[in-house]
Amino acid sequence: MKEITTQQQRVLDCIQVYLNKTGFPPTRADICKELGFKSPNSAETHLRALEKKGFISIESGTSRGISIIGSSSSSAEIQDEYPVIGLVAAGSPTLATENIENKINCPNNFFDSQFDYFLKVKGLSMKDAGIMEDDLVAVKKTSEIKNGDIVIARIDDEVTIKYFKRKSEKVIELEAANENYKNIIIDLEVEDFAIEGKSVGLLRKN
Amino acid sequence: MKEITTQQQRVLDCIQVYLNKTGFPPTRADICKELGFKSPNSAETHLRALEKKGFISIESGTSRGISIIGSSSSSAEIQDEYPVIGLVAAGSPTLATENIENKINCPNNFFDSQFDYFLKVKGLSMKDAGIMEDDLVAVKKTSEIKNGDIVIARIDDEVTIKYFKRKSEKVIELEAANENYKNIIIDLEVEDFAIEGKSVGLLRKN
DNA sequence: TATTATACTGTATATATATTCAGTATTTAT
DNA sequence: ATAAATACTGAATATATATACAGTATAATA
Repeated sequence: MKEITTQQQRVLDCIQVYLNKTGFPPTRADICKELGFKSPNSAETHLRALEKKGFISIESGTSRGISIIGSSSSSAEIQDEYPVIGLVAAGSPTLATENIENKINCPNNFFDSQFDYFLKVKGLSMKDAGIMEDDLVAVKKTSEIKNGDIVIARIDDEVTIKYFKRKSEKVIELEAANENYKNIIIDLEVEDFAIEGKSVGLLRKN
Repeated sequence: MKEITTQQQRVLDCIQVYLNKTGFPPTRADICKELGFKSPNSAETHLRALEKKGFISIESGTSRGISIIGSSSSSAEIQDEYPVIGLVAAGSPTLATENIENKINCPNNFFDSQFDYFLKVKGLSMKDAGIMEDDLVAVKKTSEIKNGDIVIARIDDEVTIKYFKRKSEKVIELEAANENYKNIIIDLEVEDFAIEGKSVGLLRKN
């Protein structure tokens, strides 16, 4: 990244301020108005210089097609909005609006693996795994499960969070992490069973 | 904020995705292209509906003059870098470079209260409180402590995480959440004791 | 039952906007 | 000493874009 001149810095700042204020980039005319230039070409040449030096990128033929390079939105770390879904006694934890309790912003690389939503835990069946009531489990929608993974599973209409253990080709055991809870044995030939996803992390607000 | 329809949600998502990708909002035509509409008026009417319902604002007569209301850029949500400090057997968890294991980016309003650093937990003394080995406890540096708070306390050179319980004017009990650990009784007149901070949240990566 | 909201296609157009060309002047490298 | 970069004004223009108008159709509401 080459050196930036005072005027070019003013133009760059102007773009950032305009973006913060309006939510979209300025036109050449907007920059002129803001900085007191009398010709749109003044802004144009500064923009081209900033582009050449790698501070911004300009989408050709596109109105307001300016984006600041290395700005938070364009950097590798992306801030995303994740829904918080209540673990309802019956019914799948779908991403439908009616199941979304609220939303949480966090970086999409926050946990070691990508994830799809937060599940708000009810009950203490995974207490010994350090998962308490109202904890938010980061759930990745996947069916790639290993023994010992903490899975979100659905049996008929009941959704539950348990340790996964494959007993045989057709039998799975869902293991609670609490001596007061019974393990669940599932015969895949008999029961309506599905893996909704697995836990890749946990968040607790207290 | 009124109800949003499925199609309006798709348009809203489309705007957000376009913004993330390009750094500036889409035109009516861009939205059509993205969602398969054949008339710019399809996008227009959805935009007007979204505006009426308060999801976006539209700057009249302005190209790409769309901004999402309550979006991260316009809101006060700031992304910050927080150090992860190892809970060392001896010595205070200071913010000195040598104690910082790594850093984590997260919004500064991520937990219900502001916090200063993440403490990486060693041992299982707070197991029954759902705090496991290697969990990251969000610590707020404060001495405003209520009974029942989870505190990071220092006794002589030993740092520990426990429940706080004031027994009398000069006596404090630090309570473990694990039957295998003994509680600690502290006589403030005798012992070198300090509160480093309290837990305001927890983060687990697995 | 009439009305409003939703959900589109299709055409047209005023204008918002990028961008080029023609100049002038100063400063900085080669 | 000459070229290149910076820093502008001023005018012209092709086109990108918002937006209105004319329809069609379905579902929800009063």
